Amino acid sequence: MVASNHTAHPVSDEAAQSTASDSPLNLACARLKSAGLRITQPRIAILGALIARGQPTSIENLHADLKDGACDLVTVYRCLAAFEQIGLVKRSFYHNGTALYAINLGASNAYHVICKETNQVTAIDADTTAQLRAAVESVEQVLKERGYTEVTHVVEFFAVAPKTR
Amino acid sequence: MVASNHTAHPVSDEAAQSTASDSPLNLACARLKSAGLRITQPRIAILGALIARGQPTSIENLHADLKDGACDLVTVYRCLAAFEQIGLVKRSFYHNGTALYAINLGASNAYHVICKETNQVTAIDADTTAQLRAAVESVEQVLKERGYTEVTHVVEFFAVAPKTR
DNA sequence: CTCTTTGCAAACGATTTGCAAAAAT
DNA sequence: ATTTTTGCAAATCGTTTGCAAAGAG
Repeated sequence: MVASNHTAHPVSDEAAQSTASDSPLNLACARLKSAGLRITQPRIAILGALIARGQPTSIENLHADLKDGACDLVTVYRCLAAFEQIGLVKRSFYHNGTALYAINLGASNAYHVICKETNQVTAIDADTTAQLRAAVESVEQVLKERGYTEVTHVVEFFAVAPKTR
Repeated sequence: MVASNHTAHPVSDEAAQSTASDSPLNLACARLKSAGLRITQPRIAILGALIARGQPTSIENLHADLKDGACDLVTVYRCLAAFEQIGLVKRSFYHNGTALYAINLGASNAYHVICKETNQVTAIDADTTAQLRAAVESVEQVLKERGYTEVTHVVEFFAVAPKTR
């Protein structure tokens, strides 16, 4: 799907455009800058696609989201690796091991169910995962106390979604 | 390319231990049988290696554990895929996406931390993960109530392990 | 101007597949 | 005897790397 019909920042609009300086894209760019990474055209495009998607997405799909030859597939790989290193994106996986990336701007990091058949990604509501989130953070805390550093986690639910079958 | 972490595990003496009929290996074979899968030499060897390891292990390492040319690497792939399908093994991943498999005989399924640098797999004690386990099961329950089937999950902690030298 | 980032091509490792022989029931 | 499973070789897929050109600060 090559959706070339979307502008810079689509989603998340409730209080009109207001000050664009705290748009997700700008926040993301600020993170790049403070990490000493350069703000380039490909990176802006990739971040835009990541934000527009708003959920874990494969590199292949992200690349397809970019218009025409906005940037090379290899660049998407390299950028996402760099973004992950500074914590700008969070990585997870399809059931088959293919990497998925989701923007990580602090807020609203939902957990997801991924369909084993179609790879469709669906967010699980916060109420359902509140306890889980707390438990995961608690375990991470314990690990840090035990000397582990750069602690991260992957929590993924896989299932066959209701419609199919 | 990394970590051949051997946690000395004597399992070859199944005959000497009380009733051998409920040894892990026999339980595993029973699962194969009731799933309509044939019990073959390669499968017994792979299950033995899986049980001996007792924790998530890569296919490469499992294959290396088998004596000489006990069976082909491709067979290990195929068997583990079959085992996973009947729930005999549980799959997880290294931080780089490489698949890991652990035997799943119902009891004592610990959660693990995997070192981002060395891929060393370490179990996290049950006390620390009790709450997490409960939360995960609760989420799975909700998903089932919502019509998802064959619900499984992957919960993995990644970190740089404390240096021990 | 200097250092980072990109594109392209080619390398790579992990996993999968086709097919005939071997093994299990 | 019938059906599954295996081994081998080759293919495929996602991902990584080398290097020179292009772009950012």
